[in-house]
Amino acid sequence: MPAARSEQSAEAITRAAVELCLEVGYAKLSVEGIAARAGVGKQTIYRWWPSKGAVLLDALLSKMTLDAPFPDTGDIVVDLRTQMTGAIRTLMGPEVGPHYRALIGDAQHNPALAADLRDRLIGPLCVKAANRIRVAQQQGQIRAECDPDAVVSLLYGAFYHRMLLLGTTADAAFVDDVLSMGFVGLRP
Amino acid sequence: MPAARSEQSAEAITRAAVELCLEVGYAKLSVEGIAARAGVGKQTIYRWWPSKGAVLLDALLSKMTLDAPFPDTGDIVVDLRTQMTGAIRTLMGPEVGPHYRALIGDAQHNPALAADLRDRLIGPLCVKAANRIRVAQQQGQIRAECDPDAVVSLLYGAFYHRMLLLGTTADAAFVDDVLSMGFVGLRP
Amino acid sequence: MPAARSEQSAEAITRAAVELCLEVGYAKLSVEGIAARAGVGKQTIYRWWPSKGAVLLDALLSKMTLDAPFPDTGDIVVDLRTQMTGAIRTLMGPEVGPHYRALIGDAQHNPALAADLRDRLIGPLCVKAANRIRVAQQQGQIRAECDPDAVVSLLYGAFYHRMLLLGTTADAAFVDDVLSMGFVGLRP
Amino acid sequence: MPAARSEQSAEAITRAAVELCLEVGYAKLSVEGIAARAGVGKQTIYRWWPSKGAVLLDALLSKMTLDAPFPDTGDIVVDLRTQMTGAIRTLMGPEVGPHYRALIGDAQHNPALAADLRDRLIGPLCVKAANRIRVAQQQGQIRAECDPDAVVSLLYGAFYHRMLLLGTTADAAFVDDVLSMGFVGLRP
DNA sequence: CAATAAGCGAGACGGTACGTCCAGTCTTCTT
DNA sequence: AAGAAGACTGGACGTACCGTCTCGCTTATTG
Repeated sequence: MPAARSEQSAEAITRAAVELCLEVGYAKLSVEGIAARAGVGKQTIYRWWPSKGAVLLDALLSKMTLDAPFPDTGDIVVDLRTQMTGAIRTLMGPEVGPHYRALIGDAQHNPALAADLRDRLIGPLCVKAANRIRVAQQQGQIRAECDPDAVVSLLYGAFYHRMLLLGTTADAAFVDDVLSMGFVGLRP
Repeated sequence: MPAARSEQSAEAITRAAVELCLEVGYAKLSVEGIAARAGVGKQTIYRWWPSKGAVLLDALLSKMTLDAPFPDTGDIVVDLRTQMTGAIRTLMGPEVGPHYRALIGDAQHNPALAADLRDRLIGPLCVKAANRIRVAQQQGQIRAECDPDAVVSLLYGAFYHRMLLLGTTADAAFVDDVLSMGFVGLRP
Repeated sequence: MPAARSEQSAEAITRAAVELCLEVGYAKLSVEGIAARAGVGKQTIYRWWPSKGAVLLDALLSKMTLDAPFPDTGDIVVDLRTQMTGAIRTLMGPEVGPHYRALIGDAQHNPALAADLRDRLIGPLCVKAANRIRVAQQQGQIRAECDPDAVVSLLYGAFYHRMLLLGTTADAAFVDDVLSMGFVGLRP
Repeated sequence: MPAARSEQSAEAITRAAVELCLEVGYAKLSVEGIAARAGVGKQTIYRWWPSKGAVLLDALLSKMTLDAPFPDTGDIVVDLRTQMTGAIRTLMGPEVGPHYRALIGDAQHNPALAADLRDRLIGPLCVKAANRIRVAQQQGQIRAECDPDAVVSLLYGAFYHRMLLLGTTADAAFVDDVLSMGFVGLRP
């Protein structure tokens, strides 16, 4: 049987990717650069990851706790506020924010990365949120006619609009704004 | 006295960019390729545009009518439905959709392109929408406490969430869903 | 004590080397490729041979009968004709010719292989020929002033000139030409 | 019309190739290394030469005077001695000798280089020698039955046998030996 | 007759170089 | 002056092999 994968190299690679991305930016990040910084052969990267984006995604995922359950206190608005505030702090914070933005950007013209990103990060987040919303509907806290997935797109889309289209960030106040508009409705 | 900019070349360049982008995808699009396809020297491209993204943005803008005023029949919901349906057909349609997605993607790690995109496409669209919302507020059709910009992010964000995060499209029914959720509110 | 060298693997390796060299050419021959073709670990090759050339040389040597004595009928010209014709058929034939040429080529910039090649193939051949020539000198069939090694270079060099410099082969007629020119001399 | 070839770069490239080859040896010579040493992009090498061997061949040819006519004093032996001594000094000397050997070696498994080498260096040399020999035959200095090309292979082959097979050099005394053996003949 | 030491297949590893593509600049000649 | 053509330096791509290094398995003595 063959030699096993070197966890030491894998760690050095993801660490180097994160550091370099912060230093030179995602656009100038290169597999060559990651390998050099990590003290690793390029082949070792290509053996396990298909692209620089995949390396960065792995690095990000290992920094997060994705298996955290969606909060459920019985009050959907409170729970959404809790979760959204946390998600913003993590996904748009200085640690993973820039990398996350860059990955979403790259995914727009890299189908493989897009699939990876959806399967391992965005999809699970959306599913957990949609499920929590379904529960809230059964409890009569959200109108039954609303498609849970559409609710997710409505509430979370506002933040991505800020991040990806306007290039700005969002704070706790914006979370409140979104929840207020979304639950109360825009009508007077 | 200088020779003026050749409109003929400019046209050939933007046309080539759009065609090539559809054929090989934005990631494999290159200034070199555009020049070759357009029968043009590379320098002629670099003289007038800073990057492939800028060329594509120009090409897109010339295909749209951005100076169209936001509809105003006096009923904000009707007007939003009209505008959103049209915007979706244009911005997510097969003609400009893929290019628009790619540009938003590239902008995430290309500040110059991001600025260009915001100044010439996204900004104007948002401003017009926000202004229409302000008018609706004065007419008592939208709660006064709502920040017009936040309203824009809420309503339009839902579509970008679908396009950029989930990689799916949106149809007229989704427009209705979003407007219903947004105006009526999620609460029963 | 340990397991002994696997003759089965050794055979598979030399066989694979010869086959691959014929198929892809010496330049594209690689230790990696030989190992794969032979169904053998790379280490097993590196354990017993220093380079692809050494493997091929071994393969060649095992195909030849080097211990055959130089013919000695008493007539040096007849014996040279016999030996040269045989040598040409072997060393320039389709079986070992291409490999032999490639090895001589590689040896020009690979001192270790050059030494190996000389010690195990070229040297012995030259020595046997020189010895036979010395005998002929004692029998008065060749001028005593001639250095036997120089005679070898003169007579055999003609063939290598054809093979290595001109890239052509030599036939029995050429053997006669060389012997005629060499023994009779060029002068009318 | 396009920019012309940069003679400055070409010079830097051939110079770097020669220097590097002497320093690290032909086997470790690389296009990458030549480019780096010459301060040139790799593409500039690949644009004009197909391989490292071709670069080196060009460098060698530019150092020689190939258009020098074969000497003709009327005495073929004297002329051959003159030419051979000169050829040895050049082709086996410390300046071009190692490179020439390496090129002949590489040519054994690189057909394109072999053709180049023959067309531009070996062929012309052989033709000039064969022509001089033809003249000598007409003057009755060489037997008419001898094929001039075979004479060339006989006389010059001796040197290549020394250089390529035995890895030794040849001196003026060896030239005399070869001419003596060749013209007088080996027979007592 | 178990321990043990080497050979073995497999293949991951840090590296070097390959030959290609493209970026962005510079030069030359044409319009 | 602007344009087409394309050569230039330079950086990165993704691939192929190099020669070394574990792995876990098989085999063959030898204490």
